[in-house]
Amino acid sequence: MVETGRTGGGRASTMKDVAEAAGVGVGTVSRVLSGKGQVSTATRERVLAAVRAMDFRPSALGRGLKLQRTNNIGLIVADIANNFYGEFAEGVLSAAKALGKHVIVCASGEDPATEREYAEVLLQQRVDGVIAFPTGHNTDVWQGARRLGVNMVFVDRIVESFDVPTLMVDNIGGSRAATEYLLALGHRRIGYLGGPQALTSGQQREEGFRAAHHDAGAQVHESLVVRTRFTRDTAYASALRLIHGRPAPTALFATNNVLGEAALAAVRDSGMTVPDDISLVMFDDVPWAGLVTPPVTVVAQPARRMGVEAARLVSAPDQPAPGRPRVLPYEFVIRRSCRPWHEPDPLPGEG
Amino acid sequence: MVETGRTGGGRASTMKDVAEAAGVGVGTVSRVLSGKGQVSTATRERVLAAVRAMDFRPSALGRGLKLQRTNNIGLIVADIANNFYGEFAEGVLSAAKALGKHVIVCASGEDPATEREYAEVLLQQRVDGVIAFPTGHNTDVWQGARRLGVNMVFVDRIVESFDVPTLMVDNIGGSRAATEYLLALGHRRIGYLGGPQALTSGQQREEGFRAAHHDAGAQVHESLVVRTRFTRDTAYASALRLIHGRPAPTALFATNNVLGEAALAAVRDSGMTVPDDISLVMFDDVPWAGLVTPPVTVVAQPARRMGVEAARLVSAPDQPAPGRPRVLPYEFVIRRSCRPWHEPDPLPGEG
DNA sequence: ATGAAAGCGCTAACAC
DNA sequence: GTGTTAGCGCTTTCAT
Repeated sequence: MVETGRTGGGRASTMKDVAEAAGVGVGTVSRVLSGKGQVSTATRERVLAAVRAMDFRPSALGRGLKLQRTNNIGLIVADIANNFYGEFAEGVLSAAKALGKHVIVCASGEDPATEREYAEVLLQQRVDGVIAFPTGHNTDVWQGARRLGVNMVFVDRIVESFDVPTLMVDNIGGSRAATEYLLALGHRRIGYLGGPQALTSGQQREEGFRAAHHDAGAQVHESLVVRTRFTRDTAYASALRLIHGRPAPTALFATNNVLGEAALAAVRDSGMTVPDDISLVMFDDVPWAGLVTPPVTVVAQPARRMGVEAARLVSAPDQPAPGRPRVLPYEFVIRRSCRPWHEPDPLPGEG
Repeated sequence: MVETGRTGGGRASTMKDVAEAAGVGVGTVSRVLSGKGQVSTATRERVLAAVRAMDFRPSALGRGLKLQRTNNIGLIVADIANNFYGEFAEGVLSAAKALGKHVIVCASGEDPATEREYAEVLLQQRVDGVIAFPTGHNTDVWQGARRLGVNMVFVDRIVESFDVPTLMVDNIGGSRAATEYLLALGHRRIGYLGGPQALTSGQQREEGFRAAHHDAGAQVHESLVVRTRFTRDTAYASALRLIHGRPAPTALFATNNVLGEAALAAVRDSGMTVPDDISLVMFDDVPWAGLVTPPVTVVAQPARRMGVEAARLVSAPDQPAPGRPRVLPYEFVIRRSCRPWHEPDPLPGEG
């Protein structure tokens, strides 16, 4: 006979139930389960038996309420479907598991209002800590969180007005390496496709781009510096604009994988070829970077490792004083999306 | 007496605090915040003012304990860094937000022991529901969860022994469409690179593959049917084996994006070209599918929509009786990874 | 309209 | 060793 699927809601058994079944007090059950305190072997056996028999699972709610600690942490990323955040989240999840923590994941879409909403939710959930890629707004809520003793770790962006342990890759270095590479190849009209300047990572990547030019005695063409939002459509439109800008860029530097994807698509749709017509370098070593033709040269961020690190940091009993952000190394992966460029004869470009 | 300033120890204000500050009872505060019951405008104002002043955020713990409902749901995917699960999770997150639910995300890595561990955790967290891509094991825990009134939704796999609302794409149809396409192109030695047969989706995709052959009066070459785990290394090895199998396949059907990636890499590393030497079709319309050269023909799953659907299902006050799984439509996206095949020599056909 | 009080399930301090 | 008990923060009667 098949048992009916309809179950309005059986009640979870409680410690009291177990205690009664085992003929002991609730305190004893608690002691057995937590392993703290002394319990005679005989009673322990009886309690354990009852626990198994009743399929007892201690309530994290009761426990959390009493202990004022939940072992839950919040994670706020921009877009969990983006491979970078996916890898990062993977790292967080796996480190959290090892630490006995559980992760409430939220996607802000880079929207401050959404971020605020999630911050409130996480605070109500009384998470022990939160890892966030902050939008830069809502500092009041984050301030409050901090004051309440919620451990926080910011990733990728520095929020000015107050100190929170922050984690990022060497954005300046990575950006500089990519730009120097292009410069060394002879490129002098490099298009910069970047994200919103409000984000620290964006600022730093632009800084590296400019620093490399400066050091090489090269000039940044301001008309080739484009900043855009991370949505596919706007990124694509910006990439198109950049490609057909003046002076015509001979290389493109996209500062993340969404932008890189847009750049690649825009180049192709314009009937051009990488790297023959235009060279391409981007941030983020996503799976497709090595799969497309030609494979794309990238500044790889240790996404997964960043996640692991963030989870550890946020779980550290004594969060380190913030001060300067913890910087992780990038890796510059040279593939085949760039080629040397020599200015053709003093003929004007296509006119 | 009241100590402030020490970061790391702030105490969240409680309803009692608010009540005292506003000179009312806790019950009144609760009524104001929940909007149920009658409260005079004057008191409401006073309470609200106190709430703002104290930066009060009601504890989800106390609330959950009392209400026996948390508004939290658990999500167990195999690998959050895999774009398919990432898109799915995005859908879950966004639907959950609209429903006022929060999501605890877990990655099982397809490992039954890990799945079990996470199931226990979620049950202890007293989640209202869980969405899972079940491994097929641990039915006892899931049974128990169901009995406790935890809403459940399984995705992609049917777990035999008991009924749970299940969501999947039309695996058989998708697989059949892909195979028929290849068959219509003239291919008669199609390599099948599939996942573990323990998973329903795997079985169904294989079923569609075979059904298409059967209907076309074509023969499945058993030596070209390879099942492998979803890890990069094993997938790659299997793909290599398949490509160099006998009879030599003229086309490859990979049943998910990891397998497809492995297949593509293996083909290239073998010095062959898609589609000239070998045609390729795969499940999952990941970003790179349209970006590589040639762009890959795929059976697209509505990943995000599946996530949305799953979140709605798991939050439905009256979960629908399971019965047959809810099947979502696939989309067959033809790109340029396949070309017609004509046997060079007159081989015995199938009439 | 509002205050008082009883728990929800758990831990820890305190008795014995 | 083990039972008892006082909350943790909240919602919800039940009085008033």
